[in-house]
Amino acid sequence: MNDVHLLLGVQLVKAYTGSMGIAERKERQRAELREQILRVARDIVVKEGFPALSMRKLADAVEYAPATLYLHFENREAIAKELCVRGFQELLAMLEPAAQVEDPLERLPKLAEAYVRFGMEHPETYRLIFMEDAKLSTALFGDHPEGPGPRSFGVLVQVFVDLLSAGRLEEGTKPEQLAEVLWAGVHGIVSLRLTCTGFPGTPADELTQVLVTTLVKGLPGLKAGRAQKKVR
Amino acid sequence: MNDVHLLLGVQLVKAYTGSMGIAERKERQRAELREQILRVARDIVVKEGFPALSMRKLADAVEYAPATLYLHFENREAIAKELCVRGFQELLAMLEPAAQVEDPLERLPKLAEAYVRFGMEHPETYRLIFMEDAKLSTALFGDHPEGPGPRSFGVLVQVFVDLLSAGRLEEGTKPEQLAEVLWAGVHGIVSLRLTCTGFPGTPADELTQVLVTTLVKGLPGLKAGRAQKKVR
DNA sequence: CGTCGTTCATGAACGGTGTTCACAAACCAC
DNA sequence: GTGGTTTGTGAACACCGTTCATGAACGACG
Repeated sequence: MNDVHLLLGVQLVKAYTGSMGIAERKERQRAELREQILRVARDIVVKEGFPALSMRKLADAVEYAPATLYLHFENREAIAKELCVRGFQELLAMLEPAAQVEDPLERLPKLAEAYVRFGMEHPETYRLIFMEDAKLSTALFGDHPEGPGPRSFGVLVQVFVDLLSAGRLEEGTKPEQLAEVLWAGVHGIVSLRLTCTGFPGTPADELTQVLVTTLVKGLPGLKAGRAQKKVR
Repeated sequence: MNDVHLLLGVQLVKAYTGSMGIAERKERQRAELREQILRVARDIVVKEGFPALSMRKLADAVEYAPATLYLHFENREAIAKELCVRGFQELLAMLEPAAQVEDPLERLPKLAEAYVRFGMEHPETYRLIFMEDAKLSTALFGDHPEGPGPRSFGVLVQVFVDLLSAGRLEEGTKPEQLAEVLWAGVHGIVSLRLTCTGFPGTPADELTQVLVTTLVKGLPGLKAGRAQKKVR
């Protein structure tokens, strides 16, 4: 490789790579600007929320004219979509450690806790991914089946697949359905906390525990007794 | 021109109520216009979603100048807030029949089903209430403690209060926590269906059933056995 | 070295948004 | 009819996302 990332070095390379070196540099600079735009955009979203991300403000922040942004992204939504993908990758990364716990029944609460924690620690990112625009989240699952979306969901499914294949769940149980229920549960917790901020409510982590233990063991000490005379 | 806006019976009333009748009429007309604005706004939201509700479009639809809207509402958000309250009242109304089932264990699935059905049948209204802006949903719970928000939540709490007071739940169980978990579950189901439209997913009503039975009875046929040798 | 063609960046504009405000018209009381 | 209050409005302001012709920089080539 070339020693220095200077213009000089590039032209030396060009001496024997032909015009390829200079094209490389231009490509690298292009990618770098694209990356910078995304970095700044992320900052704005995290700090002020997605609705506050305007093309003009973003252009100002990266010190380019607004029109320049359109040389690197088709439109504002394209930027949002990219931020979504990256946010979802962060979420997946947060799930990963929990996903490696061996016993599925230990793994389950850890996954749930990690999921909720991500939502509470990155509220604006979470909002962007799941609550801002249907087109964004839809793209995460519909576009390519091996993106972070389906992969994260797969992690949840795996819990129940493992339980099932170890003979610890009733046969015929559908792991995907249980995973969906779990997902709905944790998403519900995060999502309600993020929108209905005025609600009294149990702290999110405590609520997550209740959710998981209830899903696993059912209502605590439930007596199935038939309806006696009305008590209300 | 003005005979369009004129209401016939009013002048008769004025004949013996003196100047009070005319003030009444004006007040009524004022309220009527306010109501019409809200009606039209609701139509737009239901048909095209809340982001498509612009003051200019709304003004056009009610055949007034945009500035006129500000004589009846402080701003766009005030309109949204009012639509939220009314939407939530609809939701509460949908819960009401289910809420009157006597046996709490029968009531629970019916409530869940009604909640989810509302979300699926009025997606844009549901979005507006719970997913559009934190300030909106927050206001529903924080502003006045006897609005449809807290009341709806109360209906969910009642299920577990009834179970508890009938001695069918372990003592020390907190009904509010269970209600929150249930709420998070159904909200999660609706909310995921509304945003991640591309997701394969079980139909919402079926998923609701799985959620409820799992919350009540726990994982189907779960064997608590300790982790055997890894199967993965 | 100069010229040419491509790439990159931009200012200005278009049509949209929420909101405000000075002004005018309608209306009722006197 | 006159005055005062209510009701309605057009025009403006400051934003927004997006487009497009114009211009500048730059590498390739003669």
